[in-house]
Amino acid sequence: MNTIITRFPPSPTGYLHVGGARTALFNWLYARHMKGKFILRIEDTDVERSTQESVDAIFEALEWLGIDWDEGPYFQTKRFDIYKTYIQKLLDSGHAYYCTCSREKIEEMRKKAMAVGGKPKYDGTCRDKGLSQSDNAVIRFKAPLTGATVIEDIIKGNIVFQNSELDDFIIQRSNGTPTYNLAVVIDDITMGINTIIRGDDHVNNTPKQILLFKALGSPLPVFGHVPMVLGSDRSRLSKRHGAMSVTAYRDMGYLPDAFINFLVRLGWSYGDQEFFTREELIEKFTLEHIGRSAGVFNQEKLLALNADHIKVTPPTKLAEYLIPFLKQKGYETNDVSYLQKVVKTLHTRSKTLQEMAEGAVFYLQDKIDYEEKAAQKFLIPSALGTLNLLIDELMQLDHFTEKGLENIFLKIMEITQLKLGKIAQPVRVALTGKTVSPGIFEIIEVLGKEPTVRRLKDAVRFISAKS
RNA sequence: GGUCCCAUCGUCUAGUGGCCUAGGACGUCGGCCUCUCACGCCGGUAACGCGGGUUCGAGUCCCGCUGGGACCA
Repeated sequence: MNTIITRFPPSPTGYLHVGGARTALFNWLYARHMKGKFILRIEDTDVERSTQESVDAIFEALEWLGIDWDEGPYFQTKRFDIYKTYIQKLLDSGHAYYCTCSREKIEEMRKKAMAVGGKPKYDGTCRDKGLSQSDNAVIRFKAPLTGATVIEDIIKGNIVFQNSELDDFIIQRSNGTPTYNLAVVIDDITMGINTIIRGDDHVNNTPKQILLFKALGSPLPVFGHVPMVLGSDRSRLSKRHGAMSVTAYRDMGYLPDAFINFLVRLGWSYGDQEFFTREELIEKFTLEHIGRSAGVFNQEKLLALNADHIKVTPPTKLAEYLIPFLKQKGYETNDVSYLQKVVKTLHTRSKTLQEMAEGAVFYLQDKIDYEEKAAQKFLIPSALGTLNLLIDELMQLDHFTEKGLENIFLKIMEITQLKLGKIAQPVRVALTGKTVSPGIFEIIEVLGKEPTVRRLKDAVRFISAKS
């Protein structure tokens, strides 16, 4: 078996969206699985719409996803010379010809054909004229008139196109630039691409490309057209379906591994397995289990998967991931060893890093902001007794262990004749400002003696001041 | 309009002629656990679009219809 060479060829006309990310991922995974090569190519021939910002955005997204490439990035705009030489070859071998039909004439041709219910295709006026280069001439590919072109698609099976449906498509515009299909084929040939996995919005282009490969005497790559990713209304994904940019998911606090896990399962399966680490994906991903029907991007499942990945990610790693999210909330810290402890109390109750950061805020505050309702309900005079008792007990305790803390609470329960639930809530509010938080013992242990006592005293003062 | 693709629970999917009284996951509903919230655990809900064939037997193969999608205009 030859080395598998795949590619991802985005157009830099916007951010990397979910669908694009998935095709990139499929190509990358397959290359990695087969110990092959993955090439990045920027299809920027549409100068009008291509921007440097988009190029950067694509790099940024791929980097976040952990999709790296072995070759490239190649830029099509820097390869015009190559396209020219191949176009010349096509001209020389009689597979292409100059055409001087005016735009108006073509338009008229189309209308006429449509009127009769026919296909709006070029009628071949210049096909056999043997025209040579001239100012406004385009170059057309001389497509076969009869027969059929078949895509041997590894995902969809054989797809047959009657050549009579195809026309002599343009391969070079009158301004000398190559057209999409031409550039793609030349790139794929010169880059040695032998496996093309792309969205099935490209199937209709494929017969033209196959014809080009054949005309140039190049072996055909393996084609695999993956179904589209659809929005919740089953239509093509677009802005109105919410966040489509890959980096938006990064900013919302998704883990890259969770995101790729989700993406890959949208269209690919491995029996009943839902959860995959990156390594497992590389080990298990093949083209065999890619489905044929389009799938809906389901945010909720992504969220659940993210939660699962958070649960198994080592605390040190999560701590590092968390830093930028905390910073964004105004809490600068690089204390990974502290954050690690914080994270351990939060990782089963956070579905995203964003959520985790929100939950971590109270650990980093010097002065707790009490949520109004929480304070109203729990920071009341009747809580003073337990709060003071707890302060006294904690002051006497040197080592904060879960066991030691538990004993203290048991003791207070006995003295006050209150259930733990009654005691825990005021303490929780005193310590976190909220009614919802990790377990009381965990919090105290992470916070440590001095901060805990200080917060309890603050609460006592707060209650006293109020009443 | 033409060409092409697709069709299993609400969603992602398993299923490659008998193992399917259709499995898993997310969601949802109920319960257990419990210092709050989660986590975890247990249980319920819910699908083979329709119609014809082929076959002893079809979710699985063939045809038609319907529905969805893509591309070209």
